[in-house]
Amino acid sequence: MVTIRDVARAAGVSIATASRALHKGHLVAPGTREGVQAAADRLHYSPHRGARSLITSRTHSIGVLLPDLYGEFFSEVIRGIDQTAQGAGYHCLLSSARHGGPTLEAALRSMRGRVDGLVLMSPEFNGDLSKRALPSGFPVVLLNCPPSDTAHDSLTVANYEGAHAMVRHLAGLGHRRIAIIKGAEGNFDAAERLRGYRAALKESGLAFVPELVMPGDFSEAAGDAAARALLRLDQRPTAIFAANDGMAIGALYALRDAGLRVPEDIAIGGFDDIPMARYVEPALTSVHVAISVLGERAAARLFSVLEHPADRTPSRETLPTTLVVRRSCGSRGT
Amino acid sequence: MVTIRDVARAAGVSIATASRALHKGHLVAPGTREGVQAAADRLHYSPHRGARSLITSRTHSIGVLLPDLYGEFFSEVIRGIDQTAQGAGYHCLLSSARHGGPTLEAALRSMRGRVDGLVLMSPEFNGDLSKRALPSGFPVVLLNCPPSDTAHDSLTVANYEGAHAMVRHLAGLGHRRIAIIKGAEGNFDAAERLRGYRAALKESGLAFVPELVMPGDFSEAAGDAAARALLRLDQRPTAIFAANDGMAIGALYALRDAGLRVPEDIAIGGFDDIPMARYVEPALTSVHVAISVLGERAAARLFSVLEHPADRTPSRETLPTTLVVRRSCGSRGT
DNA sequence: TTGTAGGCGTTATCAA
DNA sequence: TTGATAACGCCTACAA
Repeated sequence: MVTIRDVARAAGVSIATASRALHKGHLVAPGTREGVQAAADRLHYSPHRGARSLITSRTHSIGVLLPDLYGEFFSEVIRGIDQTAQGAGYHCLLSSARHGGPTLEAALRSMRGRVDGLVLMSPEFNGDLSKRALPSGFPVVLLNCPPSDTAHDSLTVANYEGAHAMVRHLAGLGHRRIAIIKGAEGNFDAAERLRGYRAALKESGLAFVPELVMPGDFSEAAGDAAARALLRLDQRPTAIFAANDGMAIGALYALRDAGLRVPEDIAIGGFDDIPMARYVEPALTSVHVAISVLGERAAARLFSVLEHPADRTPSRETLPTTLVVRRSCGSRGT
Repeated sequence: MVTIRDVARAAGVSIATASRALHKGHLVAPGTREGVQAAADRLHYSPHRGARSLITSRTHSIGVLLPDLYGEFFSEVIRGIDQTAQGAGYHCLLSSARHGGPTLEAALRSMRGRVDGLVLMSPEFNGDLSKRALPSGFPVVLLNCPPSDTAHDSLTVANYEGAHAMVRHLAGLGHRRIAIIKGAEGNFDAAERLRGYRAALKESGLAFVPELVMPGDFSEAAGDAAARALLRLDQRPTAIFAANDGMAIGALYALRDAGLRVPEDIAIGGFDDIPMARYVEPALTSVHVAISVLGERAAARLFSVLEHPADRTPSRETLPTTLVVRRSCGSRGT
């Protein structure tokens, strides 16, 4: 491994001079700079970022901690974060904590000294855990986290409003038995979407029917299973609101498999509007979330925290959602 | 930031003793260890990984360099890599080089001293560039790269065989005008899949018809556009082989939009068998690639290189593909 | 069993 | 304009 020492020796200068020559904006004789530059090129020198960060205490990378890595939602979030990070000259150190529990704490520890800040997405309800694990004063942006933690900047999606709009729309189409396939237990987004569902039912003068509430976990398989269970009901629903698109697509699959037509026999709506939503058949009505923008925004906010570490009052931003009507819910959609 | 110095002071021992006490397997008096441990816990100490790696010259993280981050393919690859990495106690430093060109070299430089090795996916044809940019002796595993580089371990998908099987299958169903929507220009996977297409045509006694070869870039939009172009042909194809599922799904969308039925009017086959493939309507016949396994395997191989840095002869492994027949191609499929 | 001291590769602070 | 030299936080001979 070629170090700056080798470069300095090859150029016939001291280490200090070599270091200065390699950075612009320092006082170095033009000739010296050229010589050092040439030596560096010849030796294919590139600085050891770890060593550099030890003294500058800036790593130029951020940690990205996600609950899982499966599916288009996370993939889009990562894409947004990475895009912004790359634009700012940062790298992303990835970590998924799909096992839950102590992993968050462990993941945080293992990132100490490797990242300048953190984008943490953990929609689980154990808010105090994160507070305990998070080094106070460490720049963190929370993504889709319950609002319990007010010590950090956070970003959320308008879950309640989105779900509300979706269910209102379904009710407006005349549906009176509207089922919901819930998101994962203990998940903040899931809880908010359920809350929106209940509120919209009420406003529409519809009763909340427990048997129309199916458990789920955001996976296609869960949507599939939930839809099959709904079909076994004595009184089937005429519309299904799945708490995310993955489950909606799973449900679509199950209904088709059962020989039912969507939306003629049963209408379906999803949430997130993942890229795939418009391509399934029938195209999926969904609550649009600018997923990659969510990632971009989170990264941008983190960088702003990194720039101004002090006297910032933590902000909580909610990304708006919009209802996207397509064919799967039966009204005139694309 | 609490350092080991603080812990040592709090425990009333020297830095060296503190360091030893925090690692197991060192000779430390039981009482001392407890005291240090207690102090560390109390102070919420966690070691600065950057500083540690400076002396151990192991960062316990690997670089993951991908051409892009969009779509389920990359997302699944990342998932596979991360899973294996996490199991081995490693982190993933992510970087996408969607701008091409000098970025690869820059990305590599920026990772120097931050990663122990690299998983590099770059199916573009400029093989010599990577050879120039890659520090010789640096552990690298190549993913889906052209075979030009024999200095590094590499992993590929059986592109040729998969495409071949798909087209043979279509021909076997009686199709005589089989179109292809190609992958990105200058892409190795794309070229191999085209080669498989041509070979299968030949073996099936079918002529290679240039007008049935549409350009593409692996995106849904490209598949959509290509399908529309094919429909404008005087003699339409009766089957379309898209070089990946994203384009196949885009094509599906276009055909539906044009009022055609799949597979009755036109059959469609894709490649990759992304998770979504089975959920579209009609379910997509595709060439199955164990995408996340590809990532897992790449990571595993990299770790094996990290374990045995010397005297390893670079291996080139090809991941097999299998044809998955579903309804979109017209034969009895799921 | 513990402490002292040197060094990993860089950058930053001082004199010269 | 340049060169010693001291950090940064940690680990590890070596000595005590």
